[in-house]
Amino acid sequence: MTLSRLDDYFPKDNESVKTELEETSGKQSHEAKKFREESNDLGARAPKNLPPSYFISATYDGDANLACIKLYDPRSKRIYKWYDNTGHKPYCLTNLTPEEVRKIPRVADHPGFEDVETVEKYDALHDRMIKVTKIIAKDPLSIGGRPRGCIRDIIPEDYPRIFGSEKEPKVWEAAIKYYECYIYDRELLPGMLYMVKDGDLIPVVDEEAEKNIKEILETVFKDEPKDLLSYLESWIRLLEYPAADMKRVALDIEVYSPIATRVPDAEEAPYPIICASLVDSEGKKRVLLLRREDRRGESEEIDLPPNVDVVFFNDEKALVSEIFKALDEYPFVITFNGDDFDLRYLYHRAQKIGFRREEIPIDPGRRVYLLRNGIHIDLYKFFYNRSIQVYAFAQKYRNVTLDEVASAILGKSKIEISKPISELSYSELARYCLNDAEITLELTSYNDDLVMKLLLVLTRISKMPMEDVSRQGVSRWIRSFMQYEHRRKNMLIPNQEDIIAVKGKTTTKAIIKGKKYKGAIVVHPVPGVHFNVAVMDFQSLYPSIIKVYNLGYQSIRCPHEECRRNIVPGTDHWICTKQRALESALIGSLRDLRVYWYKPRSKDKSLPEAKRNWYDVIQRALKVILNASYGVFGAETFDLYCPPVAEATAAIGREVITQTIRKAEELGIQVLYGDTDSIFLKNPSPEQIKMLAEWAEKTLGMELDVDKVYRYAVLSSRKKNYLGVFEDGSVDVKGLTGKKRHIPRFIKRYFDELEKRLAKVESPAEFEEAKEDIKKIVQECYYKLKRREWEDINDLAFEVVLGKSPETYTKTTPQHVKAARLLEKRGVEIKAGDLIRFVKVTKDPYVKPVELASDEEIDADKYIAYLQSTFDQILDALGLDFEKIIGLTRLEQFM
DNA sequence: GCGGACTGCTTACCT
DNA sequence: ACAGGTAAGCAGTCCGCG
Repeated sequence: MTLSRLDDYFPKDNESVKTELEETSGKQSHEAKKFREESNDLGARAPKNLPPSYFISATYDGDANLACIKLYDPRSKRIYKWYDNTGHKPYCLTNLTPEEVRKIPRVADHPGFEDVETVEKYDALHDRMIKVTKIIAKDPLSIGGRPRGCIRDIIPEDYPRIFGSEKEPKVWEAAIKYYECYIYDRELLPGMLYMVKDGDLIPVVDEEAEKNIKEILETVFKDEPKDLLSYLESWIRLLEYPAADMKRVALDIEVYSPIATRVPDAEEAPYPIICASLVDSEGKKRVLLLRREDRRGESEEIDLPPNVDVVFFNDEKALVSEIFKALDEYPFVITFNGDDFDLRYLYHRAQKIGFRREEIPIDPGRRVYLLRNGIHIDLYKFFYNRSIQVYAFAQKYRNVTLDEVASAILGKSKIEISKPISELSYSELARYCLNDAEITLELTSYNDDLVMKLLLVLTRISKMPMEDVSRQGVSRWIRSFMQYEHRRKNMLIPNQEDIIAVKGKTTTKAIIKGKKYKGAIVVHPVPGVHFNVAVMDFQSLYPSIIKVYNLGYQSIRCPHEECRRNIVPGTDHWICTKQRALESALIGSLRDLRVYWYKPRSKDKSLPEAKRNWYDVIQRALKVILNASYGVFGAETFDLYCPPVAEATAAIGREVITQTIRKAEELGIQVLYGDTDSIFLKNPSPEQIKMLAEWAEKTLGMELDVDKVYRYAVLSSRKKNYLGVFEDGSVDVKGLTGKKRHIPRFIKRYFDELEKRLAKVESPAEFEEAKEDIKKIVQECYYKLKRREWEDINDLAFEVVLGKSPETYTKTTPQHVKAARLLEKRGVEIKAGDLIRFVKVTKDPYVKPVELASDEEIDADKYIAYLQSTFDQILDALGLDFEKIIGLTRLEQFM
């Protein structure tokens, strides 16, 4: 279901629009057909007129030497390629004069050199307009991208030799990919609707949506700072325009392998593709099987439901051709790890068995394998993205494997097979392969196409092609929309070293060794059981600070003398009072949009479900971006890296929380705990809460809301370690060892018991009884361990992820690495990211992979010690003592 | 040569 | 390739100890 279909866009009663559209689509199919017949490139070039279609992707087409836009027409459900017809050229900028550029022979005589011209740009680092020289090239690779002899490298190499050290030669904006440059310069909006009219690409305006946007701005955002309104408007437009219904097919291939445990190398592609499954979003399912010598005489009756189309091929080439047909026809192709395996293997295998390159619809890259016509989304890359994992899917899965992601999100898993792929019967192979394609597709279709919509929304916000959005991290998304904004405002995009040279680094001292600056405050908790605890927090504290305090690389330590008094407390940085920084405007407006519009709308029960769902997608996408928006300034890998901005943000955050705590105490509220942007209040009255919130709004300009209310909270003496029971009896556990995923299931089960028991406590009076039950729980666990009464040794396994490959641990050898090495000795291949499951044993290296251990070897006392430290976190807050509880048990044993 | 105090490494988690 | 802060366990080192 989509939020709004194109038919809603061009209502049936609007005759003029309808006629025009029918005309164009009629023309379109004819022209498209002609194009296909004439071209050896099977993809369709956009006809002279194309009805409203979604801008999904942009590339540079090396053959045509043009920027190429991929448009998805939701009516014909096809991708059309539109090639630039504006004469846009690749370029970079330099501080050399045009004359100087021309005097560098390797530039002036460069085969890709076209021209130089002088342009004016706003230099935000110095708050002035500057003249720079634009070096225009015939093709993007001449600017940069080749290993040697690019214009951007030649200038710093040759300038000193020719002109001496008169000035330091600089090159700007030379590392921006050409298609990004094209998007920015033409102010195109990826993910939005465009049509082709008389060969030109023009945006589609939706009157209905436009009216809506005006209204939202005038009502919800009437009190916004005036200079943010234009930003808000652009964001709202991107987010309120309807979503596409994206027709897609999931592809999975299986490959023959003579060695059971080895997956064949995808570049060598030495063995045949023996099975492929194609499952599309319209219910069509196909399994393609290769008839093989090694299975001669076997039944070809395939045990699959009747709606699955099973086809046998005598010839691998015919099978691959069939896959290629699908890759060519479907607008979106979904794989799980297709960049590294499926498409990579297909591409190389096809060449090996005699396909000509132009017959292969795959566009090979070093790390990515894209499609010549369609859009390849590799879900592995998307789900691997940390931000997506944490903020969009709440850390539901840990290892990024199809099996684990699908079980966590869909509750479905891969079919377990007991033999190697090559030994499966046709029927088993078909079922296995089909299942993979089915769950791969379902990962994009569950929850009303959440993943596809998330991709579309992120495409729009980031201003990036969808393929890039799905493969790159959040810092690239942020970089992209910031670069876009620079170009839109005719601002020079500074190099990282320019920013550092002007703004410097950090001045505060981090608490953690090796960190660059001081971070947030964590308040010492008041240990114990506290009834009626309200947790208040600042909504998106850091983005709020960036907005309210006008933070950005241009505003921190700005060049104006008169701003120097505007000091950030706890630092010697000052902030500009004259001009809004780009980052402040972009992040601030996104923040307000989420807080005032999308988050409330996503919870508004009066809205139809489909609409609410769409708002929830947007709200989640904004959350992902906002959560990273402060961190990027402190990340050296970010192009607009500006440590003072990150440092100032954290410093203001400390000031905000400190003042808030002081105010709460002034109001007579006891503050039990606080971390970064939150404070835990003991039994506050509604009036106290109201006063505190109003104070925050008035004096800090930031919203402080009640985030959650606990019936009671159990605070240990440790920071980032507590347990809260909500009014409805659900339990919120933070940081406690009993909840950590690496601990043995055996101990975790007892911890869960304790949690369940605590959930039942309604009043202080009921605590005494609960304590007795808790003692029993601890006793039972102790007793079972002492008597070695576990059912399954697997329940005793610690499960720890290997952060890097085993041989790279040189400084120390942690236990999980010891276990990993024992596995390696047995010939098991171990790599970074693998989950190592080990138990503690009594004999030398004191650990063993659980697969290799037996019950008798277990060191029960180590487990008891671990049990104690796990439960101590809660027991001390309850006034209980592990030793005493166990002492009782020891006595009981004698009775 | 042994053991306790200490530091550093590593992982998992919180905001 | 977003940040810093905290907890915990273990590995390794240093130093005192007749």
